[in-house]
Amino acid sequence: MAMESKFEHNKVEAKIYSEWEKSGAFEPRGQNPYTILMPPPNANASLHAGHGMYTIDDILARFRRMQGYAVRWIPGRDHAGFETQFVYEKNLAKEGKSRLEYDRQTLYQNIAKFVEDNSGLIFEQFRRLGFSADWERAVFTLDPQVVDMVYQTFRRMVNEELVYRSDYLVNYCPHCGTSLAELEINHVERTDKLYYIKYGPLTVATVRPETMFGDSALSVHPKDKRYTSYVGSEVLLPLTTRKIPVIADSMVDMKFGTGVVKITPAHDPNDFEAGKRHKLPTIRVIDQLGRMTLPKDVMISEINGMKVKAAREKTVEELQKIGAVEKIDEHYLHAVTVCYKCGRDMEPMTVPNWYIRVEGLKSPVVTAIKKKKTRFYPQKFEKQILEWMKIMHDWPISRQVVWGIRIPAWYSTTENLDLGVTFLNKEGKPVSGKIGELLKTSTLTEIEAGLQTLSAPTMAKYVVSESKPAGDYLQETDTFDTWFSSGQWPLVTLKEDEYATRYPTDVMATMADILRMWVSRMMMFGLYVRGEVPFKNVYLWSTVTDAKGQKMSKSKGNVINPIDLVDKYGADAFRMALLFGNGEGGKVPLVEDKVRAMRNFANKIWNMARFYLLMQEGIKREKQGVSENIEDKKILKELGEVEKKMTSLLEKYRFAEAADTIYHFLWHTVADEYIEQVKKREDKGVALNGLRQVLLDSLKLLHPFMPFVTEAIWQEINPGEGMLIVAKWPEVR
RNA sequence: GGGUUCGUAGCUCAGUUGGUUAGAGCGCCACAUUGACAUUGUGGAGGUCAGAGGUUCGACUCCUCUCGGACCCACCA
Repeated sequence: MAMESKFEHNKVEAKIYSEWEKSGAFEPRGQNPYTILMPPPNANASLHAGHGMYTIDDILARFRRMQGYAVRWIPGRDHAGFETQFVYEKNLAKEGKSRLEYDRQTLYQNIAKFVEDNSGLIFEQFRRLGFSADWERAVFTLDPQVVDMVYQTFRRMVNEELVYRSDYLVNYCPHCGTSLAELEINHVERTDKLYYIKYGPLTVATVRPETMFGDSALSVHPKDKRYTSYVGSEVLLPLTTRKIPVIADSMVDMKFGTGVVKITPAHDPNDFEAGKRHKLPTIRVIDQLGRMTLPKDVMISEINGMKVKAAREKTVEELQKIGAVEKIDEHYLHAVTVCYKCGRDMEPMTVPNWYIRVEGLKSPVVTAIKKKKTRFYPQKFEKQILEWMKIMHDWPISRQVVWGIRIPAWYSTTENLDLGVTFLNKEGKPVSGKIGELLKTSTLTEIEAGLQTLSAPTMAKYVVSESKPAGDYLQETDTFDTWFSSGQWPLVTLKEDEYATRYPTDVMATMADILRMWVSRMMMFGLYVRGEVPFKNVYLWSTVTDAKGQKMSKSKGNVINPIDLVDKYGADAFRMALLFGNGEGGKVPLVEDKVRAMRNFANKIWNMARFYLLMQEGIKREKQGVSENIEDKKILKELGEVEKKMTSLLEKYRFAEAADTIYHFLWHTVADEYIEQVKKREDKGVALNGLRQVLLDSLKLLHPFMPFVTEAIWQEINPGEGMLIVAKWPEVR
């Protein structure tokens, strides 16, 4: 069958891919293991341009496979707790429903179904890109063995006293009744009133006077001479009978306002940190419904129970009565955080959370990196992760979301009467209160069946158990932070007998912006659980952007769907375009022109093969040994150099330069020079031999980058022979 | 404010131990082309490698400063 004059990717890609899968070409063969774990994409996600960079994994897998390694590239899916629940709730909202209508179990099952319905698509899309992973080995982060591992690790950490509970300041939306992650917060600029309030001799500027009842201190800058004499003294908190200390902290900006700051640890992120530093009490004055709950020392009792805004007005009014308002700046422009859903102000407040102590977990990571147990490419990332390990603080691992692995801690309802509980009663109506009170009107079984959320005081007693302990217990409703489970990815993806030979894995290639969130955690867990780093090499890439270097986002309308480009230009062109000319660690602009150029390249080599085959039809190839022709000698020498260079570049993770090398060799040396010279040769039989060797070897070198077109050409030249089974990476001496 | 990083052709970017005329893709100009390929070929225009200073026999490459971006973190009560 004669080759067509164009490489028609649409006609061959699907066929080639199914041949690969059927022939077991991705199965590990050979002795020496080589292992790559795929960073698990969100289970319900569909392919975006960034996933295209998994091409890096595929290049390594194919390269090492051709070199004779027993390659395993294990894929997976992440349940992506918060983000998935966020997407799910958006869908619910379209139907006019809210998560608050469901008990916890039902909600979980609904989300599970939602994820299942939307799952699977991304692996199909990965196949379109030619990825040669072990699909049947795919792991989902909610699979039983993952949950087991997470429980085991957690239990061990509890036993070793690495786990503690503490209040953590979260962004809470009283209207929506939930705490929100950074993802869900909008920052808006707004003009508000800035009140100057006299606390005895000192004046404080604030936009939130109503939170003053939760003040634990006033703070000034240590170098601020105006106030030095006040540091260490106490002032009376207006409208109360309480005295608070004046402290010095360098976080204070001397130039802002009066240079005196009120410290309200329960309702401000900065103050929360300052409160920790100075061991100040955390006094909550706003509850989760956004109403004031004042301590007894407050003299204006009407404010108790008021909503925040009303409380602010009332507070100012009362302050004015006693002459404590020095002035009001009506036009203070500042940034406020608002709920992405309802647009209302976020209320920072403290909620009990689970933490792990990281101090002891960090140092093995630092040591391992310094000893080069794990190497980073590009190297600058080593500096970044070491810097991060320095400043990393204790990690809050609990999230107030349903979709995730539920923390296996149980509270006795007879010993912890002050457990806060919200559940749907038999009529489906939400009921909130302390468990001690609720049990007077409802049974524990009813409460457990309708349970929505539970909030245990930080001092509550608990037991860790995978199943319900005997007696009256309720399980924690918080789930683990997604990174707590995905951080153990290298500990759950291999089979038990593989750990001896495949751990540490060879390479982890992922996006640079999760170096801290994910890579550092995997190293921590790997060293903690197995005493060894989880991977020997880390390769990091930056965000895939549009042609102008802008991040892709729906709001900008610059999102490129990779599959559209694959349809139009072929998977090979798409893959090659992501690598070609893009330096390591830099941004990866996805430019359609470049994809087209790479499609042209695929077509170019297709036609080089076509030229060879057409020439072969008329002439017999000489089955002779070494050619004496000077052009043959020259090209073979150059081929040898290219083979050496490609091998070395791929071993050093220099993909862009490798892509460039093979591109130029094929197009500008083989096609432009060697083939043109072959046309003029008298000894065509000999020339054909040289051309064949150059072509076949070049196909091998290009194959990791452009698997489909190289396979298609290979089969044209060697009918009935699968390239993946036959082709070996050229030996380099 | 802290940290990281970048500023090279019209655009997007390569240029890893400092060493002859600084490269690619796309775009542009001229010409060619009916026996691999117009998804082509040949040739060409286009850069004081952000600026200043320093180290060196020699700097796009190393150091310092200035100007101008990017990102991450912390963010003005």
